[in-house]
Amino acid sequence: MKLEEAKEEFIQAWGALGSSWGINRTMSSIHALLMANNEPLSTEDIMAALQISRGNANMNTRALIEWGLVKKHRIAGDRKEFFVAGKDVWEMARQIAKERRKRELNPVIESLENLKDIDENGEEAESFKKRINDLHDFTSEISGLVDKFTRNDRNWFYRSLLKLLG
Amino acid sequence: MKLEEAKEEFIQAWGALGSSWGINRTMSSIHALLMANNEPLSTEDIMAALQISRGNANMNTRALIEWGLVKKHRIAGDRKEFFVAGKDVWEMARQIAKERRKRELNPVIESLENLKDIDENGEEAESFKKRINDLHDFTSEISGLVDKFTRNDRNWFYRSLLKLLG
DNA sequence: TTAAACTTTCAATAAATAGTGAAAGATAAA
DNA sequence: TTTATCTTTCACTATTTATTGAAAGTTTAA
Repeated sequence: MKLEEAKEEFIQAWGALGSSWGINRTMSSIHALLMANNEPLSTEDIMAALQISRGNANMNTRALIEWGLVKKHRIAGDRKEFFVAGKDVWEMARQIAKERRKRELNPVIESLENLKDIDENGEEAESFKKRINDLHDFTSEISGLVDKFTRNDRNWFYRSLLKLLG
Repeated sequence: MKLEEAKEEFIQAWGALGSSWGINRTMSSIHALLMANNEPLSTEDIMAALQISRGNANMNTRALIEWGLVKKHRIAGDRKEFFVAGKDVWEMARQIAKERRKRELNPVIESLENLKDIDENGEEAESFKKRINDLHDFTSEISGLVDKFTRNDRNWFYRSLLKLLG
């Protein structure tokens, strides 16, 4: 297989993975494009490679920077901004986990906390309360675990995991 | 807070969580509705509770059954089908992990395997190969870990995890 | 300063996804 | 069988989400 062909297929596959994870296709395609290229790319490079508009390229590079997956890179003597993807797979996984915890896990935990104070006492209410409690305990433990993972705190990660899995 | 109010908020929150995970809002709302109710509900109950059409209710209950999150339930003397959500949070997590591994992780691993045979040798090609390799190793390890988790095989899960985290 | 080079914003538009409901397909009691 | 009850399908419509591109905003070299 040729390198260029492989790059295209990689961009394709990574884009598809992203969209099944609630990340838009362009964002993960840009990420893949930058991972596939060692040299920093400019907005124009990205526009040309993925055939997308300036606005779209701009929005999604900025989203990638917010997620901590991509960094801006200045090249001496050039006024353009260039972009590079982080190279370490583990670091990438940590950033993604961190961001998703913040955006998705935390809000649901908050919701579940609110739902805890139900002032009814029938059998149905009690069983609902129990389920909410189970879910809350579970999501909180997972959240804690993810937090330790993102901090790369192995010692506490293990302790937390052992506690969680019993 | 009243029980009915809490149920509604729960359905809301769970639906939102689902949609940020690439699961459609209705599917996760139905799941939440069934979790919030101990008694089996019929398609008509679901239609009424969530104000959705028969077709939609049918498609999404079937999706939930495919995911292993909901089971059909027959009530003696009634020809309708009823639905109940599993009650164990861990079991639920395992089913979700299992399904997502199959749908998302496996295809990307396959893709990465295909990309391994690049017959070019420049510096750029080598660095691309390395990244693909790193990603492949990482995703494969994660996949194996998830597999052990879904099989509830704690012993192997720990070994696998320790190996992965070094 | 000023003006060229670049980045960002956002209203309009396009594309993708989800939902509807009526009709066709099953199933099982009579 | 036949028929009433329930389930599934699918072409159409509605809703949501992503993308465009031109205009406004910002930065920096001269």
